[in-house]
Amino acid sequence: MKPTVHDIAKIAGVSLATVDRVLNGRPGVRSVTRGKVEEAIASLGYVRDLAAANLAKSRTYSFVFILPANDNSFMIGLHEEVRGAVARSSFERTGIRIVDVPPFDPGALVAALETVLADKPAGVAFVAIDAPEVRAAAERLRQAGIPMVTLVSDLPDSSRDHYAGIDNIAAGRTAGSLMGRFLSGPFLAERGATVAVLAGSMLVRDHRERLEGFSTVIGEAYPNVRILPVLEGRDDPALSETMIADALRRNADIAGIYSLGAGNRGLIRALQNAHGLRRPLVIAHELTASTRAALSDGIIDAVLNQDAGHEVRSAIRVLKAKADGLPVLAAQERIRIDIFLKDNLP
Amino acid sequence: MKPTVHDIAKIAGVSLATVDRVLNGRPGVRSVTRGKVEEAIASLGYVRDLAAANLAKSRTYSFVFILPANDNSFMIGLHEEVRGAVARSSFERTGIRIVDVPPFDPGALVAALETVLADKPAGVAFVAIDAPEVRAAAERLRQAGIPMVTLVSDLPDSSRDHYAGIDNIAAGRTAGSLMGRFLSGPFLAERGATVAVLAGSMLVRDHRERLEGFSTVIGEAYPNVRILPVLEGRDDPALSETMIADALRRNADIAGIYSLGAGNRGLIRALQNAHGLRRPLVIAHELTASTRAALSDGIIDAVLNQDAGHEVRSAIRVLKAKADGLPVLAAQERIRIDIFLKDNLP
DNA sequence: CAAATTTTGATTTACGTACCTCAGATTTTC
DNA sequence: GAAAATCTGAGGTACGTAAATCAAAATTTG
Repeated sequence: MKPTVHDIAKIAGVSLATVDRVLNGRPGVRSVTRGKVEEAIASLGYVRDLAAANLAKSRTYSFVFILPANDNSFMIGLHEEVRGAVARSSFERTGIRIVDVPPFDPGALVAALETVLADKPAGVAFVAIDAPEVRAAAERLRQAGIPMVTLVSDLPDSSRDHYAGIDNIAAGRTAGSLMGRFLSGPFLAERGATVAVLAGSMLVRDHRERLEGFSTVIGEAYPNVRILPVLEGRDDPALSETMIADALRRNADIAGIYSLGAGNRGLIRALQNAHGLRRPLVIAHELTASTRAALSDGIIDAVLNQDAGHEVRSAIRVLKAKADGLPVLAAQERIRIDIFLKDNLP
Repeated sequence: MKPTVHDIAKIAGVSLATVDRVLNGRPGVRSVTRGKVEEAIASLGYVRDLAAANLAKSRTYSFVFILPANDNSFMIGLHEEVRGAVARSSFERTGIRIVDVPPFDPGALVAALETVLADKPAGVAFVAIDAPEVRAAAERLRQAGIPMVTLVSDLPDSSRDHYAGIDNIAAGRTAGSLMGRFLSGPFLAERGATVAVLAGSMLVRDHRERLEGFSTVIGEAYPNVRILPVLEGRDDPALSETMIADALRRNADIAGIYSLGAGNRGLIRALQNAHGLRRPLVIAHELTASTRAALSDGIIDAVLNQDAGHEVRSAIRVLKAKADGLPVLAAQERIRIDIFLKDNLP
């Protein structure tokens, strides 16, 4: 049988109240007595029954998710996943609140973090913007002892407890490697190949990192591949469509396109309308309805994906663990870079 | 506030005891009264607090994992993951027992299932062998109301509740697609290419399915690729090494190797010793210490992987849900086909 | 040394559910 | 209409922990 607080009290020769004081760090225990109790705890290998403790406290973990009110499919999907978690929250003793902020706006994010700080939740998850003022706001949350998880986009060298998202440098490298290998046949051997890169914005850290990884691999392993100057489509379908259509018109020899941001609907439209040209090899990010269709139609060749559902569930697990001071299972919380070809679509 | 049994009793105008009888399906309630209670439950949207219920029952979920005592890295890793779950089990109100059976032995598996049936656990997970007698044994477990999850290898059209493993046909297709694309450059265009397939045994369902998927894609999309007769290495490193070495010696034009089973240490040794030949393109399954090293050394080009940790945790979650009659989150329990290149190694 | 303070013990209630007993009410059976 | 069977209510205890109260003991302070 698992040892209980009663067993500790018996072994340590103290009362239940004293055991409780030690266990919950309450004052009023001499250090000698505290020592005896801690010894008993150690010798019995006691671990507090969290379910019973939460029941007694009638505790619910109150978490806040701060999400950018972006309208691309990925962010919409992320929202949905969080709402799904909200729906399940009554079963899981969690109370999750969603706070929407305007996208790409450090000031708004900081303001949201400050508001959140005021009502002291048991944990906060947010899609970070890599800016000093955000880092400072995060530090204030840490000071207040509020566990923090960054979601999708990280805030490195900050006081966040955990990052629930993919390694974007590795994602870029993977894209580069696939691009290089897939191109090796039809183009490279003869005369080299030209590749276009479509990003959302070079101000966003994940996009910068993906480009960095991509360029590194191409530079190291596929020197015959030339990367055109990055097109910044601001994750906007219409703008992206124009830019890609233009690029294809001007550079008839584009052999590959790496779309490392969102707004892929525009990219797909541009590709569908580019008649008469040899279809370029396309690698994009995030499996959405449109990229999925394009993948099975052969318009896109590979999609790198991060599973928003996994990210949200992982963030919640981690916040819970941090709130309880428990360790996290690193392997379970690692967010994979999913690679989808038309052959392994889920 | 979440409604409790007390609220139901008040609304339905009955006593707590009666509510309890209805909730737990105990006898001694007239159908009229039962109706009133059920109505109250529905109108309040009551959901039983599982944590409190389990506490009151001082319940622990007793699960049994039946695992083949195979000595390849993947199975060893699977064992370790289950042992990890055993270590965590005291926190999770689970009691997990591991039963080892000889590999590839339907009789032994059936015997193990029968033994398990005798002590009526709350759930069973096992690595299935696709044989009629196993299917029959599974049916007996289902009759006894014991939830069942197949692990890694499925038992389709049987009474198992869930399969915690990858779609092996899709895995084979993915391998075929990668093989076709990766080969397209250096070989295909000119004169076609020859590909060798190394399997464990064609008697095992997952191996058959992987081959099926692989062959289909190659046949459909890469008609210039010729697949040599399958080599069956029985997942044995030594045997696999000999077979691959022989094949390479006899067919100097082997451009690719798909290793769809275990025993990859032998394959890697054979490749390392094949001096003077053009290195074939190699796609293998399962990320282990040796395939990992080979991947980063460039001996293997891609590894398809199933995450044993995820499979084990998923099996436990599903068994728990089934034991409680709760729904499972399909998206969370889908086991991905991980694709690793040297660029996205975790 | 008395008073004030700190430490400790004993006991109780609570969380939400399960499960038990016993008595009283209602219905069914003969 | 009495006996038997079935249904229902009231109340309690338990699970393991949290948290509170109050009194007694030990220690420190003046």
